[in-house]
This record gives sequence, structure tokens and C-alpha cells, in this order.
Amino acid sequence: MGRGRVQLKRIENKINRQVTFSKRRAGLLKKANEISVLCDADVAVIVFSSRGKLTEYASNSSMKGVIQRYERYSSFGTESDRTSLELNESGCLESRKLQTMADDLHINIRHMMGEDLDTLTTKQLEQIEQQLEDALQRIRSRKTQVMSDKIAALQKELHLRDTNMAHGNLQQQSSPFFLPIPFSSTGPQFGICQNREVGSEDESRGPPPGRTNSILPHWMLPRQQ
Amino acid sequence: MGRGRVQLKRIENKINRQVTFSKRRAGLLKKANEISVLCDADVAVIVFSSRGKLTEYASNSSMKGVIQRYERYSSFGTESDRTSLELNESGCLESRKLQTMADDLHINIRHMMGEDLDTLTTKQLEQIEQQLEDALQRIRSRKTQVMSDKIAALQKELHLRDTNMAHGNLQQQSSPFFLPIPFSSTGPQFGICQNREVGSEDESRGPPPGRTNSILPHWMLPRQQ
DNA sequence: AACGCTATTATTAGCCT
DNA sequence: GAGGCTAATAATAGCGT
Repeated sequence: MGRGRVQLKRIENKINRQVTFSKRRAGLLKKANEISVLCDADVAVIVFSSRGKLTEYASNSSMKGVIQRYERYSSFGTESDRTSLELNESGCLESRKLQTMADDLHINIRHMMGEDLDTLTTKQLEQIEQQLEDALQRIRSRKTQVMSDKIAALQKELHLRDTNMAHGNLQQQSSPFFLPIPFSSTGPQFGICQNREVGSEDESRGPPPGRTNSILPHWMLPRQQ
Repeated sequence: MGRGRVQLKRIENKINRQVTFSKRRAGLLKKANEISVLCDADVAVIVFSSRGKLTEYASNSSMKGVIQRYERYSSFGTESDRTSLELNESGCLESRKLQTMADDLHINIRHMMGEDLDTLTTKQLEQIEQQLEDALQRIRSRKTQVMSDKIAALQKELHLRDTNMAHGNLQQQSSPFFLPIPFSSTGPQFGICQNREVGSEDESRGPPPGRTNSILPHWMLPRQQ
């Protein structure tokens, strides 16, 4: 809805991205307010710009209220709340240092992700490139390993069933590549990520994903995917 | 944007309100996803319908992550306000969180480096692979850009000298690709990180490397290479 | 970075199934 | 309630200031 169609992909031009961000943020907040008023809904919107600036919207009740309601609803608040309230002692001398560390890590991860490259020299870029290539190789190697293991396990399983009930069921002979590989339970995936509805009858979720050990931590993430 | 103008007021008709709610909720979530993808923002949306049903959206990260990030921000004040950490003893509530953050980052960087992959699933491995590929592409693109700029600058410089002292020195006409590109003197480079060029003539750096802006900080690096 | 201005596309209100 | 349709309004990309 502008002078041309726009595709859902990170805007590469930095200026354009910032301008679009401002405009769309305003639009998003307006929409949030509209649905809240028109439909009597309780809405909260939290937006961190890529540079980390926070903008928030909350209907009627405060942001705090909505978040509390949310946490009651999805019952995951326990861990983080406890940790912040319990440990109130001398560790605070370190907090500044830790914050700096975290900031550094943030920057470095962004470099590893291929972002904020403006200040880097050719040499630094080449180093990162090399690191990424190495990492990619290891990742792929490991992926192959994992998948091979999985295939082997499945074939073994199949073989067992074959021999156990020797009924000559032909379909079991199909390629292992077409077997449903049991990924560790992922909910319904919309094109849009992390988009789930709680409280409807279609999903009974187990415990929420605790501390993620994979990819990047949510609280700092650039970009989509 | 419908068959008639609508004013910002609670829709009294119950059916209409519900229908509008569903549609607008979808729109809001779509917008949230769009700004997240287009503008590299971290976004969370929480919607409670008037009947109390919860719908949530979170970009990249999980809702939990965004809320934690939000809580960090609102308790700290905005990031520029972080100096309050030094003064305010209540900031030490955060130290545990910060430690956790740093740990997460450490783990995640190791994953990005292609290490400690044992616990990851195929899906997670594929995600990292995709991230690395994307990053590599951006890194290479940026490298090309930087090098092109350098070449252009050098050619301009050469041209200037050519015209200044018009001696007809032919060797200066050789392809720019074979010109010695003046990398700003690099000291011994370890494969890994912390590799900023200190003390070269193009950058007069004052303070010791308290905060590195490049690659990885020394205090957390994986082994290898 | 914020604002104003359109040409365009995107969203959606009211219907209907 | 969930979708489909369409007229009509709303949002906004790309400009210039």
C-alpha cells in the first residue's frame, strides 16, 4: 500500500528501514488501539526497534496488567519472577560488567549474523566469512550425522516390525526419506512465527519451552526466521 | 475501510463485534509480523478478546523472551539510562538475569560457531545452517562493497597523481585488481576474533580495548584453530 | 529524524454461504 | 463461527522539505 508492492523481506536500505519502521509502528499501535476500543479487547504491544529502542502500547489496563494476565494465562512466569526476586544480594557489583559483556555479545552476534557491518574493515569481514564457512561446514556435518542416525534408527525399527509380524506389508519398504521424522514437537506453524492461541480447544501444550539452548536467545534477536 | 466509515467506539452489536474482532486480530498480527520482518524489529502482541480468549504473537523470539526483555528495559529505564545501575542498588536484581543472558549468548555463539552441537535436533541444525548461509551472503556482499570502494578510492588517487605530475608512467595503468590494497597494517591474526587493528596509521585509537566492537570477545572464545 | 503529499496497495465492513 | 466476496476506506512507499 504504497507506491509499489513490497515483499515480506527485511528492508536492506538502512534509511528506508528506519522510516518504514516509524510509520508502521505508528500504524500498528493505531490498529491495536482500534481493536481494543471497537471490540472491547485487552491488548498489549511491545516493539523493540532493531537498535533496541522500546515502544509499547497497552489498552485500558497497564502493560503490567496485561503481562500479568498473560502470565497467569500461560503460567510460565514463575521462573523469571523467582530469580529476580530471590537473588538480591552482593552479586550486584558485577551487574555493570555483565551488562557490558552482554552488549559485546549482542554486537558480536549481530556481526556473525551479517548485520551492522558498516564499521568493519575488509580484513575483519574476511575473518567473519571464514568463521561462518567453518561453522557451516561443522553444522552440515553434524546435520548429516544426526540424520543418518535417525535413518538408521528408523530402518532398524522397520526391520524389527517386518520380522515381528511377517505379513508382507509392502508399503513399509518405502524410502526412509519419506517417513515422518519425529521432530521434537513443534506446534502449528503459520507463516507467522510464534503465533499460537491458548485457551482454544485445539491444543494442549505441555510445559513452555524453558531456557532455549539453541539458535539465539529471544530477548535480543535481530531479524526474522 | 469497509462499506462505510466506522468511528472509534465500542461496537454494540455482539455478533458484529466478534466478527470484527477476529478479522482485525488477524490484521494486527499480520502487521506485527510485517514490521518485525521488514524492519528487523522484535515485536510482541498480546490480545485478550472480550470473552477472555488469549491470542499472542511474538517475532523471532518467544513471548517469554520479549517480555523479559521488556521487563529489563522498564526496570532499568531506557538503555541510555543504564548508568543508573551504578547508583541504584535495586539494579542488582538484574545480575542473575544478566549472568543467564551471558550464558545463553555464550552457548548460542558456540552453536553459531558450529560447536557443542550434540544436543541440537535436525530442525535446529537446519535453522542455524540457514542463518549462517544468510549471514555469509551479507558478509560477502559487504566485503565486496568495501573492496569496491577501496579500489575506486585508489583509482581516483592514482588518477590524481597522473594528472598532477604528467610523466606518462605506464605501469600505473595496470588493472586495479592487482594493486596492493592497503590493508591497514594488521598485526598477527589469530583465526579467531578480537581482531581489531590497533595502532595502525589509519586509526588512532586511544583507550585500550575495553570494549571490543568486533568479532568475538576474548573472554569467551571457543577453542579451535 | 519528522512532516506533507499522493499513487497504490492493503485492509476490512457488511453481506452472503 | 469460519470463509468468500466487493465496495469502500485506511495504510503507506517513495518522494520532496
